[in-house]
Amino acid sequence: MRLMPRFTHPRLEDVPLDLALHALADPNRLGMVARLAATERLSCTDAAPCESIPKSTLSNHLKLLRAAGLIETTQAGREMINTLRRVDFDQRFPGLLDVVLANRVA
Amino acid sequence: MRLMPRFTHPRLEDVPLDLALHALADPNRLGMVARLAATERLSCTDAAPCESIPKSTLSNHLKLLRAAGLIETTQAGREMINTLRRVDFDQRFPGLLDVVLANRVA
DNA sequence: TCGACAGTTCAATATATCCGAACTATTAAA
DNA sequence: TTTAATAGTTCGGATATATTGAACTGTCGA
Repeated sequence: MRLMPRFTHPRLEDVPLDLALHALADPNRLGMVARLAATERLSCTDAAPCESIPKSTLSNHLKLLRAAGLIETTQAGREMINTLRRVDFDQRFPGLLDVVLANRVA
Repeated sequence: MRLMPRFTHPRLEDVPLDLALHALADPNRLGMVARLAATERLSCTDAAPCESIPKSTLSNHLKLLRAAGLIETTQAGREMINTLRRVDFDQRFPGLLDVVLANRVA
């Protein structure tokens, strides 16, 4: 009897642009996306934008990124491994992620 | 003695990416931006995304777009005329507006 | 000068976000 | 095998943000 989360990942065609932009419109989440873009696979805590962020807040951010089709989360032991859904996302919103990441920090 | 608004428009270098994305991450606001991108100059009511939107809500959306450096508002008689700050915005966030507009509807 | 019109501001309510505390699952140690 | 530690989720209350009706400012036309 499994009670722990089986993450749901939307089909990208069901993700509206607004939701995608909203997910990226937060420094913490965008920071996580940037890190994932550079690092392939990260546990939740490793994806965290800083040490001080509470676990529950981090979990919420990741849930939102999942809902926006930006990341995929799978369980591996007691860790949850997150990866960017780059191909899917780029196909749905061509150029968007590249432009946003390029405009970050810069 | 002027009591009515003298609109403040930020320098684009003071606009953080998050704020810009947040401004675009709303169907109503993005619709208005798209309309302004096609139409040059629009009064507030003409820029409205639909008939049914309340005036106060519309006013707030436009204030947010101003704060994000996306539009400039000037008074002309009793109307407020809005225009896209395309050059400024494109210089600050190269490619962003184009990509977002291209991904709208499409 | 009296309305009517275009839009803003205010204040109340609805909605979303944040975060501590309690919980679930998995692994490692005793 | 308990037991404890780790990795994360979920719940609920507090805080912040958005929405909107009502009252207001300022401009124009009759």
